Amino acid sequence: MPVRMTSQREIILQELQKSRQHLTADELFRVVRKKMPRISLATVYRNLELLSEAGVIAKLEVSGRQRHFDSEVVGHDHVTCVLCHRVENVRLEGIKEDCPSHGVVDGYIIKGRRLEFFGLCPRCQKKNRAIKGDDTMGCGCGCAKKMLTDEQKKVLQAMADCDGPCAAKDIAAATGLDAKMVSGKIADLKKQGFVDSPVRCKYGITAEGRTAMKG
Amino acid sequence: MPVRMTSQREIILQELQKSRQHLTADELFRVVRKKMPRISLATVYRNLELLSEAGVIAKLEVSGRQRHFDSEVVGHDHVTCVLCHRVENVRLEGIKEDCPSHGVVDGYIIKGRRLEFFGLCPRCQKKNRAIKGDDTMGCGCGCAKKMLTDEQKKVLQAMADCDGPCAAKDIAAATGLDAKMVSGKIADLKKQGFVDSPVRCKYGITAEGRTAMKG
DNA sequence: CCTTGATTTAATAATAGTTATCAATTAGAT
DNA sequence: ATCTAATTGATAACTATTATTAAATCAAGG
Repeated sequence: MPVRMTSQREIILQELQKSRQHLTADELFRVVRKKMPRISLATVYRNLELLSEAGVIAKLEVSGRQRHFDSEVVGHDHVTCVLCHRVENVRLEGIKEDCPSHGVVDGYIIKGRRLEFFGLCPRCQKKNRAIKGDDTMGCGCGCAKKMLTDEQKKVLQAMADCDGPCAAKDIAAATGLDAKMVSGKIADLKKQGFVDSPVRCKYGITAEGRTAMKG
Repeated sequence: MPVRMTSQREIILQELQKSRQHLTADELFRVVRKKMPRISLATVYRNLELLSEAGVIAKLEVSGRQRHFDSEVVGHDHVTCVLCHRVENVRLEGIKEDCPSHGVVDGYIIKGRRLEFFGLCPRCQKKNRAIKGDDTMGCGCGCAKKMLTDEQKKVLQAMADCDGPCAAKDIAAATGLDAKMVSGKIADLKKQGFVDSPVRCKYGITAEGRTAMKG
């Protein structure tokens, strides 16, 4: 049962190695499709599975819905961006020695350990300075929702209540908040995708905004 | 929009708290159904989501296909059994201080960190002394497949080749292995679920055995 | 060069886990 | 007790992944 090096397999491996990120099957599919438009998603999955079983690439077991793959096989830890879910390697000298990766813990025979960091990647730091609250570990993970302030919630609520796009001053009147502050909040909310502006100077709540409001 | 305390919600929370484990929605569903047979799986999912958003319970983002929930909300690390996938808390004094949970790493602003251990739980240690190899971290995770020895593979192959249940001596003849050794291997494989015995003293390969053989 | 037999592929169906939908029910305020 | 929005059970839909299958591709012999 020889393993053939098909052009599909080659491109998949190539693109994964080229990308310094830890792509999901779907992300890789989109990249590969540019060079080979007729390739099937199933082929990407199949080959990622095959390559990881062969030890050529690593199937990461990081948290989250989708599986990520890594062209670097040797064990290392990861940092995940809580906003964009990008996964990257992290190499912390000193940590490895401090954190035991073998031995017995609570009756378990430890075969290995993995250290996952959660934070904001440089790109998201720039994009989103508005993030408030640091309960990001509240649920035992780093993927807490973007918290809305009470004012932001009020603004969104007012938008949800009035049907159709409404002006900032209407919101100010409805919420009883200062008009200038409302404008600022709207700008922030727009940046986060919770508010859009279908008409110039008129604003409305987005579907994303509605779901954010529930939390 | 008040939150009501329904009997379903109460039982779900109660059972999760009662169990010292980190149950999946499905596991919890099975437990709860004993007390409330008409409850829907969707209700369990809905309430786990709601309770975790309210911060009453924690939605664990440990690796794997299914999501686990924890009645203990404060951040802590976990150990996962590589065989039965049981997830338990782990409290290692000293570790927390050694592993930074805030600060800046590789440009990321770290909001939190989680340490995942992989190993064998006490129960699986007893059940499965036959585990060979310690490449459990080979794929960057701890969930490597149970490795089969060459002899075990031969036995499985022979079973796969002959249709219908076959006796140990047939396997011995087909593989050229010692009959006594074959009996031992079959017992091991049966314990691992790769072989079953539809008829007394006759054995066959299971679906699980077939997939294990491919690896 | 052409057949043979195996691997691999694209397309698609199937599956597992989870989430959304919706009519009927129910908790909790009035 | 009445009313109303929250919640439920049942089930459809959805997402990520895996399995199936007929056709395409390849390696090696004749």
